[in-house]
Amino acid sequence: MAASSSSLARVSDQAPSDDDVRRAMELLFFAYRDFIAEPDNLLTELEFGRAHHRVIHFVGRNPGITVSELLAILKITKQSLGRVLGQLVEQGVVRQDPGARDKRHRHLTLTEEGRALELRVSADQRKRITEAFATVGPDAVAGFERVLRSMILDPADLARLDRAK
Amino acid sequence: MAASSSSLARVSDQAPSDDDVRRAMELLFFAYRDFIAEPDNLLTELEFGRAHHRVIHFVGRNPGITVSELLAILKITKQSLGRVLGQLVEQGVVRQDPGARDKRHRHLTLTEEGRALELRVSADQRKRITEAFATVGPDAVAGFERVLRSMILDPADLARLDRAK
DNA sequence: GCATATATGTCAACATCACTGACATAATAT
DNA sequence: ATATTATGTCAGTGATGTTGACATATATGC
Repeated sequence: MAASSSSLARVSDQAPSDDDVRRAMELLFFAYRDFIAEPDNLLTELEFGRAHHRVIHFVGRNPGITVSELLAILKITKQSLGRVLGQLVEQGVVRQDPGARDKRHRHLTLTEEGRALELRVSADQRKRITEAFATVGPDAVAGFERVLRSMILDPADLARLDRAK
Repeated sequence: MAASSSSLARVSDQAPSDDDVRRAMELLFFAYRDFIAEPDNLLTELEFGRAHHRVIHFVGRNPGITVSELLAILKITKQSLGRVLGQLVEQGVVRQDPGARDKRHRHLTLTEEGRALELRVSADQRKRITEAFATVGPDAVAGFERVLRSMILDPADLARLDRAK
């Protein structure tokens, strides 16, 4: 049975108990905490923080993304983004290019150095996900994805996930 | 088919592509960001923050927990915990009682007011999880749990999840 | 009983990352 | 010509975390 180590999944249409729900909350807390711990440590050594990590990830995933698009993804203020983005540009990790059509836009891409840093920073997370997926098998992975997708509020975020598919 | 909206799950033993792995990372980021957004907003109005939320949750889930046990769960310094815990005690949300066996221990419990606050703060998250679970069905929930469990590093955290089961 | 270890608290200084508010500039749109 | 958009910037603030040092009460081992 697929749910051998699980008690969150109730049979058929039975609703999860209050305890199940709260355990799911803790599950997310522990998993997410551990998921970001390694990159956090690595980046601290490099004088960067978690905010830099997120920018590096999303610029890497969306080469040529504009500042306002990045703000929509991160859902932080431009002042907060401006600080980390400025540091990343200064350190030669991210490059800014004015748009051809609309010169107000700043299109962001990772430099060669930035791509190398991204690989280094994401190595642990990629390894952990790959191993976790291999351990649990494709059916569990499909369930993981369906639950998380149904927890995402903004349809635009789901579209962003699908775009790169 | 269960995996209709999914492409993270590969058939049989095929390894996930680099793109799959990075999409899983984003999935976690978006889902977690949205998951904590509502309690964050609510608590901001009440002059509390995310750290208070976590303390309220884990004290609520583990009545009589000691400070050092709570530190082990949260993996923060006692100075950081001390500040929020002091505020919560001062506001009458958390109660501290010296241990009977070992009087050095401070056993933490939610006051009546604290339990009411916990219910209020967790309402949105419990609703969202309950709905997500209902939407995707028990098999997907089992997969969700298996993946997250396999991403948790500390066996003690897994034991904590199982204890309340 | 004395020495040591444990559980907790506290003071001080600091970094990161978020926020609000206000204003500036350049470019595009109407 | 004016308004809107995309971006940047300055100034101040708050929450959350850190390190380091020290204090206190209690428990434990010899």
